[in-house]
Amino acid sequence: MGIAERRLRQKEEIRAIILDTAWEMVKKEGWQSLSIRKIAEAIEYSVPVIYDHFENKEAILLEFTKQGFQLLFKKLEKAQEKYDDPAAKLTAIADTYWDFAFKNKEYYQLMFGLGMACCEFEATPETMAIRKLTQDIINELIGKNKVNSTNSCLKYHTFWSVLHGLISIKMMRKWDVTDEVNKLVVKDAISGFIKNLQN
Amino acid sequence: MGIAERRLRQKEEIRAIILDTAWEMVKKEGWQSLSIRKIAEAIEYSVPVIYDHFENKEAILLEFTKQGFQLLFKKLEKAQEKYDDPAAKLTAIADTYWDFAFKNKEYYQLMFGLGMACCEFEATPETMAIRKLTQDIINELIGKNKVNSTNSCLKYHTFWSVLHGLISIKMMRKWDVTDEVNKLVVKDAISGFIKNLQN
DNA sequence: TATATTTGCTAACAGTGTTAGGTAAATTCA
DNA sequence: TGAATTTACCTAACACTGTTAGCAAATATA
Repeated sequence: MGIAERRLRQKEEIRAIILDTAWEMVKKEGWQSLSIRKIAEAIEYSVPVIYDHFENKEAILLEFTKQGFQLLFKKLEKAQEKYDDPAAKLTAIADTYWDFAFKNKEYYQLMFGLGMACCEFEATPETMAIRKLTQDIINELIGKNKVNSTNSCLKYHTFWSVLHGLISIKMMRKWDVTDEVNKLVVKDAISGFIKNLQN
Repeated sequence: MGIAERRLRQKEEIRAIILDTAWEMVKKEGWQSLSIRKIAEAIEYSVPVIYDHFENKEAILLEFTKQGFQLLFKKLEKAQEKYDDPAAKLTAIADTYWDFAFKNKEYYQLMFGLGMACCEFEATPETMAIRKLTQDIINELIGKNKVNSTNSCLKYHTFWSVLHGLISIKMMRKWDVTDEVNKLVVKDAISGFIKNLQN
């Protein structure tokens, strides 16, 4: 009997509509302002209907996280296929990853838990003090003959990003390696960075 | 007349109590569950009193952000002072930065907007697919004679962290450089990483 | 002492996620 | 077909958020 099938299909349909609608709202107004009630109103159903399809709000977000990683994987796979040389492959992956992040900010922010309440941080006296301290040291390492503002700024950003990247990934996940390995990763990354500055 | 002064002092005091109490709550239960009402209850004042000291909740968070950056700066400055060699200085800064992040998770998360709603992400099929794709390429670059699981895992994490660090810093700030410079930073960082793999 | 100011409260508004309980329609079974 | 059962859906509530208007009491000033 096709009745059960039709019901399943209809249920699937509403689920898809919920996701589509939610996604549109996120693109328009960001994750912070996505609410179950607004979704319900947009799809012209009452609130509890949404709970027939998702256990809670987090389940909806999780669905998008999964979508995000799937999309990213597809793009990375395709990008890398075009090359034979592993160095070229890796560069292509990096490029594609970067593009994905900025062309799909909504996905990326969700996937990596970016964008808490308060902080779209600006240049305050506090952050500038840290920047100056670090940048002066990096300039010394680059060497007086090769220092220029572009280069210096670039290397500072790289240094900081390596550190912050390592930390934020470590901080946001459970399934992780030991503290010793983590420390090794930093040491390795930073020593590599310093070597690269000097050549 | 000292009355006005005493009043100012008392006002300052309540402000400090609000911050202290809020900080304790955050250490116990994280940022997500910090609320104005809970603070009010804890300090045994009514809710609107808090608004006499802070414009809104975000202002409280901003205060902590500032504190965080000040503390971080102090630690970095001290750490770097112990060395003369700039390479040693920079290493000390990286080490100290790392320690700060994990000994003061609450600060760090707030300072860099980490920890949105849903994601303490785990190893899903989607993320593992990406990991395998990337790690295989990195292994090739390391060279068959030098590959081992520690090394491979380490380099994978470094690669990903560099990328994610660059992206997440770029994504969370307004006062930023042009897209071209950003792309330069990635290219530079990744080519440095690759060079480092091969030597 | 009378007036003005500050202080702190209650109570509300508007929003959030989530769920209990009831009704009416659709489907199944006798 | 008619009764029983399941399903779909909604209203209304609960327990929370941040924020603010308006009022009463304590304090300081004239």
